[in-house]
Amino acid sequence: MKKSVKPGHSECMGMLRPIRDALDVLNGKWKLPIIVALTFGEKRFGEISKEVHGITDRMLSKELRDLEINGLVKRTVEDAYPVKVTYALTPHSKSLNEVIESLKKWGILHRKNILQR
Amino acid sequence: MKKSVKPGHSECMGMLRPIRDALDVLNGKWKLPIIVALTFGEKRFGEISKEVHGITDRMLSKELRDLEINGLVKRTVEDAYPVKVTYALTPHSKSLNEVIESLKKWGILHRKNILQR
DNA sequence: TATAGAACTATACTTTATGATAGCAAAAGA
DNA sequence: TCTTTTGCTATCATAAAGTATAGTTCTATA
Repeated sequence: MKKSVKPGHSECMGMLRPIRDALDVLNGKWKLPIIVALTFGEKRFGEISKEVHGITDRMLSKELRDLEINGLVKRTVEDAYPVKVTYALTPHSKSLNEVIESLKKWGILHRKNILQR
Repeated sequence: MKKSVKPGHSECMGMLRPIRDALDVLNGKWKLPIIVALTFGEKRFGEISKEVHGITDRMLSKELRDLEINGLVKRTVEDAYPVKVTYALTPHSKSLNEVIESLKKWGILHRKNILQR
């Protein structure tokens, strides 16, 4: 009769809190895709809109605002003919690289895994 | 006048699809936390409930079902007094380690980053 | 027989998230 | 002046996520 090892709160807490913190900011259908789109360089509203297929103006606008508030995106207005607004990643959002890479890898793996059934 | 490098669809597609695939399965407030709770070994319904603070029975039940359907959790019924049901990670969900680790790291970083303002 | 613990399920909501559609401001240029 | 382009915002509608609370089933045991 072996006693299995099942750590309680204390042990998980160290993981759970940061993960929730991260999810609070990144959760949703669009935030990560938007960040990915900006990975290859700053882009304008319309460009992101085309890149992130399926997103509506309303959502894009809202998500960009959220991301800006959280310091993940920097918004710059250039006062030219048709107003030019560009969005770029911040150093902080660049630190998401590892998250994005691992998520991408896993996404590929998961698709394979599902097709095999 | 330099021409900035702004790849279009083609270049992002390789990243965006897998990331969406991953998000489709992992999105939401509870899935990752539940998986984390199971990282330290199989657990029973009630144990997960205590570990993942704040989740209701209904949500936990639903999320576990979703995770099972997606092959991320294995449910085992032991026919004992008070029925004993245990949930455990599958090899597939274990491949999420890297995602979880990087998310955790980033969560910590993000919290620091915010407090500094 | 009554009770208790484990794991859910049922019902009824409330709150967010996401969508669809239309409209607005500013300013160059026809 | 009218049109066009860009980057939004407003409004309304629906779907999905999440919450609260109570009830059900099964069976060992008091």
